[in-house]
Amino acid sequence: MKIATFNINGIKARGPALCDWLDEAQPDVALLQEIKSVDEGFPAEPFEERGYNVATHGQKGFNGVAILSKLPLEDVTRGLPGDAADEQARWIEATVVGEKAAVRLCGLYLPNGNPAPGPKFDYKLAWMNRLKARATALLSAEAPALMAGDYNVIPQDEDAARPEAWREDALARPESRRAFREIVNLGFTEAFRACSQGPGHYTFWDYQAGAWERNNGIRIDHLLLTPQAADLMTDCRIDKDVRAREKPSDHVPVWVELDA
DNA sequence: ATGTCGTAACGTTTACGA
Repeated sequence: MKIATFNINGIKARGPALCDWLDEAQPDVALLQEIKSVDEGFPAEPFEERGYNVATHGQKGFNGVAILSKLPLEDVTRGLPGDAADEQARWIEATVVGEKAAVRLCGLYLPNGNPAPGPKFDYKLAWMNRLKARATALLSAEAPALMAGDYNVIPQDEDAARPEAWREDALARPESRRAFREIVNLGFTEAFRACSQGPGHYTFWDYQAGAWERNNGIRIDHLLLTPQAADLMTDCRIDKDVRAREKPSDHVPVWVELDA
């Protein structure tokens, strides 16, 4: 079962690029972030034509997450628990049943948090605290599950081409890294780092200042696996080439293969 | 030229968020 995360930066603008990647990569599941669309405005037809079931959790103009799955989506829930007043669409869950195992999928778009310090940074850290609570509950189920998406966290200096440029940024500040580490250390496997080590692996290149051409990237899209999911993992990779195509997102897909 | 996008809105341009 191939499961990918992809921040597409606007579903209305990314239709052709997303379809091209789906046709080529053939993921069973794609967890999408930044659809920037309400549910009613999500153009599901091209994906349904390709055999995907579609579940969305959108809002007007910003944020928004979705799941595309060739397997039926069961027990879909929307919104990260812990704050009924939070109206930002950043979390969606569903279960898919493979031939060998069922997998609980959590798609997330973690707040950017800039400028830091400030209320947006406070919101980011509060959201990560809620994420930690949900992560703890997921682990207690002792079953295959993953939390994947745009974490907006650069875990370590080796995950940025120019770490000194991010030192004061909400994506790399010690508070953000600490909160991310606390969640991982509950018992998750960070899928990409379980398969590849060392610097030079990125999932985002800014549109500005020739970041792609200079390979000035950062690694902020992650898949966290419960132990039961990690036991099923056979591969994890970044589809870097997607960034060089026509009208690309500023992020590229990251995927895991599970023997599920 | 202060290096780019995507989206929304009383739009032929500006604001915002990233």
